[in-house]
Amino acid sequence: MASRGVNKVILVGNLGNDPEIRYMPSGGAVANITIATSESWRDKATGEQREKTEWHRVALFGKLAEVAGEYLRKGSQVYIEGQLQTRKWQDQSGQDRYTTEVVVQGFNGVMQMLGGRQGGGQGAPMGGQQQQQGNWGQPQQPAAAPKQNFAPQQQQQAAPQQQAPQQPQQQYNEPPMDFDDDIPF
Amino acid sequence: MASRGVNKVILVGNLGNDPEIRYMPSGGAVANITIATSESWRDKATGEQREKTEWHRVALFGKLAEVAGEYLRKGSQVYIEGQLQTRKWQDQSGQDRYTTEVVVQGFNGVMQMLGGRQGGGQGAPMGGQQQQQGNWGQPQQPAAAPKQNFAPQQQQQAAPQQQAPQQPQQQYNEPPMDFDDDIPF
Amino acid sequence: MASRGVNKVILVGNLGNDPEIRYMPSGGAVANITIATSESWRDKATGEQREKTEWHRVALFGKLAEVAGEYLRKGSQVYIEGQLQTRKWQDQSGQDRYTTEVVVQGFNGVMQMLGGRQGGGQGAPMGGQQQQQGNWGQPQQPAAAPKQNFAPQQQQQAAPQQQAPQQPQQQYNEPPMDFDDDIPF
Amino acid sequence: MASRGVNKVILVGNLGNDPEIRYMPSGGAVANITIATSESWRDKATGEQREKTEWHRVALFGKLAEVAGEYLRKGSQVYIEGQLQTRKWQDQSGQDRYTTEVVVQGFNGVMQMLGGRQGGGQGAPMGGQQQQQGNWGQPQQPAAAPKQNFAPQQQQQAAPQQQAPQQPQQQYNEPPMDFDDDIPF
DNA sequence: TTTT
DNA sequence: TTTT
Repeated sequence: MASRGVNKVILVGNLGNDPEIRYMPSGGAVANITIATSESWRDKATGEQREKTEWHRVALFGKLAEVAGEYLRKGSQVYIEGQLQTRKWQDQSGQDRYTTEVVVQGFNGVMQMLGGRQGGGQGAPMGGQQQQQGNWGQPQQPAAAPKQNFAPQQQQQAAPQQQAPQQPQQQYNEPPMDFDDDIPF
Repeated sequence: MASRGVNKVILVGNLGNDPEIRYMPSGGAVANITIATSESWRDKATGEQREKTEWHRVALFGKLAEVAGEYLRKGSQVYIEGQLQTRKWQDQSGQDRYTTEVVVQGFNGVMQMLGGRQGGGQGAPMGGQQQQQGNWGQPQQPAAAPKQNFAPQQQQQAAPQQQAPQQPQQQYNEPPMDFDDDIPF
Repeated sequence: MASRGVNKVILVGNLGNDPEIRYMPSGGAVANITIATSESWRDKATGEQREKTEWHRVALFGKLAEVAGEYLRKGSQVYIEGQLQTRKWQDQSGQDRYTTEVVVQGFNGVMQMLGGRQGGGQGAPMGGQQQQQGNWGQPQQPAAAPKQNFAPQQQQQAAPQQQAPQQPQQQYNEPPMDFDDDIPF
Repeated sequence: MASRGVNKVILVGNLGNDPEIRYMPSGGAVANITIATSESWRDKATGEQREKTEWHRVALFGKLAEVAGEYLRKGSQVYIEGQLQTRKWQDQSGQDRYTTEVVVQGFNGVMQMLGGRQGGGQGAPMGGQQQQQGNWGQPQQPAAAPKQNFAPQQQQQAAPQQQAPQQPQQQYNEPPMDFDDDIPF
């Protein structure tokens, strides 16, 4: 609750994919999203326009995770305020690996959908579309397998994630998920 | 120069070690520091006070790197404003690895020393002490081997880091360095 | 150029009106916009939903002012990063008054249009519409009287605003503009 | 509780005076402080070094106000995170006036003392000194007239400030206070 | 004055 | 993978 120092990340960018929603044993939701930010500049040497995209791994917890799961979609533009967190995990060979994420949680976390009518009131169901005005989806049913448990696979240390809510960060142990492509983490 | 989105990190914390300064082939300085931020809370289950420290890897470039090298020391408190950047490297076994850092560079980067008279005027030499009022050192000579070259080891692709200054991020290739203590990366 | 301390404001909100563009004697552009942010909550006493809107006075300078004048319109959603600045002026009775603004200028200033295709490429002229997809206008001609001079009225102290560009803030002297309604400043 | 938009201010600077603490009818504490941030640059025309100081009016509420009253002193360096708020009041002649402040309150508000051991543990009493290592005072008794009531003067509209805690901003009515020196408001 |  |  108290903190020594400041650990704050602010992002505005677009989702590279639909959010992935999971539920912790406690029932709390976790949403994982990836957000792109980019910079462009003119290369002084070649004179050509160049662009570099940075991909950010973001984890939202609790109510914000649910909102993300319901309203955000691939391409959605979003404002995120969270904190940096590096978590340790073991790869297949048992070697320590570290993954840094932006954790959006509790009172310090902010998630604001940008750029459109706020998913509000217009009633019309989404019908499978992927993108729409303001570029987020309609409220979505938790879909597929709701409340599926968080499944720590090779690491069997259940206790630690049974964390009481007063912890500053509800941690979770899992290897970084599989991504189907060359996302650099 | 132009950017699409916002990628901003703000940290206030203390250095876990003295800065490590290097120089790129271009002569530009790079300072690597690690900054601790922490949170404490009362564990509702056990009733005891708990604390969690997060370590942040920060890379400063150019003038700010020089200032960091001269004035910051282990324990120094600092305000940092930079951006998140994940860079790819290969470990000993040739496997891809990713490291996320806070890059402080150019016009968007800010580094402010906190907690003391600003390295200014009081004249008295430091005499080897590690920490002092305001907890940063006196201006330090680049020491040891100044202007030592940045040494990309297994990767021999010099050209890319010959980047013109107009690039948003001067990149550099190196495995994460060794730390002599329990900083988890 | 150097700074002691941090002075940063971050806003995401919608414009209450079209930007007002002026030009300083130097030819530099200044755009004044007002941005709304709001909070809503359930009143515990009455049980009803309540909302409070905060209006922010923002001044953009230079290139960002030009971009604002061209692309932003009443209702546009925008991300702003600037600094707080309070300037002193005299009201009709000669009494000192102070107005606080968010100044967006130079390398520390950021303005990002949110929520739509970035004014780019689709070619179709705007045809007098006030709002469109993504809610900003097409590039607009400086309209009316371009390059009209900044006209300090009752205060005739031209020299101070002849400021060299290396000043951290190009100041300008003018009474707060007339607003046609109850904007609270 | 919910918010549309982002309204965030981040300051790092030094207090121009000791905090002024008051108590609202509800018993909640309010601390008013002024924080200086400054920028310096070399005047290109004259070649001389110049400096400009910006003064920020900050109001802290609740627990943070109490901490501010106990530990902060004139000269203390502090990190502040709050939101911009402009409040209306009437001057002696009944004219509407507006004052913009940085409000630090609730879950979004942050106040971090910088630059010293955190009031903790070193035991040695302060002995009336005003400033010390790390530049903040020892815990201070609320002094003088604790729990003195907030005194709305010309405005007698008690009810509105009887606000339930779920309101985003506990407002208070008062003219800006007198400062004994050259702080420009 | 915006927006939802 | 996004977006312009």
